[in-house]
Amino acid sequence: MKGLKRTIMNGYISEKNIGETVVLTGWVAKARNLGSLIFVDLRDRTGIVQLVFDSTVDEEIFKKAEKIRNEYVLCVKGVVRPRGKEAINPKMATGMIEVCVDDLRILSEAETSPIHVDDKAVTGEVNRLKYRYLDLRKPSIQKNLILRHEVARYARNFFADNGFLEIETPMLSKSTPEGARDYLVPSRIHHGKFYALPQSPQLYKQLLMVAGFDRYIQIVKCFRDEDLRADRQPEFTQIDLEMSFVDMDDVMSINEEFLKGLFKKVMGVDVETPFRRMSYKEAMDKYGTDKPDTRFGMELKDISSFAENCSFGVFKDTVKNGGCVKLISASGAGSFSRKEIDKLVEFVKFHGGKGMAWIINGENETRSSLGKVLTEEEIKEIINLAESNVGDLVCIVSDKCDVVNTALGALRCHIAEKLGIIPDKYEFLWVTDFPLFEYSEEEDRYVAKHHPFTMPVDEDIDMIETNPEKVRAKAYDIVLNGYEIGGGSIRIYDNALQKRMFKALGFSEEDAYERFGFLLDAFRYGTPPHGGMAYGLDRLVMIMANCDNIRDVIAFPKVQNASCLMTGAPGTVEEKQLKELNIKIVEE
RNA sequence: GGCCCGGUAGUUCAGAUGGUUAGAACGCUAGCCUGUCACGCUAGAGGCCGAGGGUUCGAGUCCCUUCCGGGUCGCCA
Repeated sequence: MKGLKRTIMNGYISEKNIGETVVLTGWVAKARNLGSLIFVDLRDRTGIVQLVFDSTVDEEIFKKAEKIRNEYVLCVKGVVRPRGKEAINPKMATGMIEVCVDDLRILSEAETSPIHVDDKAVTGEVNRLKYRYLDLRKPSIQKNLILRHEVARYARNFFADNGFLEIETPMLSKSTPEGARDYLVPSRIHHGKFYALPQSPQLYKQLLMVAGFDRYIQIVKCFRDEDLRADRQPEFTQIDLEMSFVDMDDVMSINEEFLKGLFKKVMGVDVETPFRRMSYKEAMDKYGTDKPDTRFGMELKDISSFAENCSFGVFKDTVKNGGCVKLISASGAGSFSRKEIDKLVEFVKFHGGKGMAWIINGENETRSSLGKVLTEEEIKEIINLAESNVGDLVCIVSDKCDVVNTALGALRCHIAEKLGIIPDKYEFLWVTDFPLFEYSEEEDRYVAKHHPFTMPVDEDIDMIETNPEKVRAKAYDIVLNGYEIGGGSIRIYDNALQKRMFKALGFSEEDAYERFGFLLDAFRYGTPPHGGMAYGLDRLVMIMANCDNIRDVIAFPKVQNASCLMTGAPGTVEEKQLKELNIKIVEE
């Protein structure tokens, strides 16, 4: 840097350094020119420090400093000195001191930035992502990525300390049926054949168990070609692990220890272990989702058996046709205005419901959208069933059960947020007893709810052929504040059982061998019982960083249509490249 | 694929019922200013109102199409 070497980073300077000559580098966050005195806020990833250029101290350097603009890259030499009493800035971490510059090197000039590099400035998503390298200069985003680094580092250390080996698995893999849509990579050497990028290293890690590595961990990119969401990207990172000679409790307890330690170390937060456990059924019944936010109550209540016999035709018919009627009682929401309630109705419609009935359990009177279709006694009965208190708003949705659950589950969180009753804490929850299978209307067959290698609960095994929807899986999801941050299962390690599983999923023996022959073969040569899980690192960090969008914890994320605004990916390729791959683009 | 929201100076936004020359703040440029830290003051530059078509004497505003971005349902073993 033209003869100077950095001696300290900006955020690390404190009163302890007073009197020292330091060499600093960084970007200009802000320059304030007062005429014959210039202040420059110099930023690097550790923080911001104020530089002072004084025309009476060195006119030549001052002249040079007048040229300084935002985002210039500087290297300066100067003396750390205390600020005068009046000049102390309590809002700044380094606000007690400043650096009086006696040597200035402008290492790089900068054009006017298309985004304002400042956490206080609001920037549109498009520009943030198009100029991601500038957005990433913001302290808040840097903080998120540093947090992400700390989480990954803790995970590596923790699992290594517990006997897990970090082993890499291939990115160029084989497409398998079931699950998400694959990202495909055409093979140049094998015409007409494709690699698939891994949706997860699932089979490889099981084979590592067969190989005897006993415990495996990998922090690894996974790819799923599905539509994006606020908490979903097409490429994302898993903390992936697998253990031999274990059952569910072994996997769950070491992961509780991991999460407890992680939150203590990285966040300074104590979390209680063991975590609460809840069956899938209970989660769906009471919260309408398999990833409930249990930090507050307002649970769903099923009033279908009341509704079936009430005087309101819509309710009656819904239940008769196999649907259900459920409600939540929102304490304190009885004071909502008509307009606010109408908004809740819109919210329910937005989430798939046809509508929402409501009852205000007021102090003096009860008002309800059902006043004309139900008797007073019936409305009272609903209030009773809801265990509603005076001042509550009872919200009722009737529809097909999954629609009711989706809509009321979302409404429950929406109202809680509106009422501000969600405590600021971290509440972990295991969701267990998932069904092994799920019926797919689209494919007209059963599909694996988790994946086809999941072990059924022992006593349910014999229902695989006879009563598949009753079979429970040895699977578990770890849920944090309403987000699924990870999940896993105990795996099938018996060849015969794995074959039964494939058969139940509708694969012919040939299909199964074509797709998973290597796994079935491997199981013939001595397989330890094994199981594991995988965390969505991005989602976990998102929650820890208190963000509501996964893009804020990923350095270079993609937008909703899976493209990258910065690089322009995906892009076209040369005709020559296509020819080598024997690929022709068909115009639509 | 469905539904909802948005696209106006470099940036973030305002532009009722269609009506002169499209505004503000920040940023930018120039000048003044020795204790600022959202520095202050003065002056100035800066616009294909996402694109295309239509209605109209007249469109940023109304209609249609399309592109882009966000949220969500489907989808995500």
